[in-house]
Amino acid sequence: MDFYKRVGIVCNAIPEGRAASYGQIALLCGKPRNARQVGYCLNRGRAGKVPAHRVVNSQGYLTGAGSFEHPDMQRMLLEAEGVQVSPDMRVDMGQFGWKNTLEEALALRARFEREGI
DNA sequence: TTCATGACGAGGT
DNA sequence: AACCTCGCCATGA
Repeated sequence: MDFYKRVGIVCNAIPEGRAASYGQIALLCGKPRNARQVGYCLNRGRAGKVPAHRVVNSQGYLTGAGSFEHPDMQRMLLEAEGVQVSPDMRVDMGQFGWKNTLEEALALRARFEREGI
């Protein structure tokens, strides 16, 4: 299984105006314990072209902000699509978090299977 | 091959 | 709330 390709696909499935956590991405990729690798691959651009600004930690903090061109880039991108970011660089996951439906998860699993990823 | 390093996360104090 | 400690695991030196 190509974990990084999966991360790319999952990230591109995050709806505009929503945020997902590293652990959530890892889970959808079929590797629930690889949250750190999600951060690693986004940092190194190994997931391809993805909306990396929509990925935050489980508490909603923009822990990856420092890895963007400008430290405030992630915040700008999120607010530009309607996601409020508090002064302490945090997103309210209850309000803006991406809620996955079971069929959504199954569809991703099926796709990975079909495409041999 | 061993070792340190994280865009992590859950639990405990 | 603010810390701290562990467990986690793919990299890269």
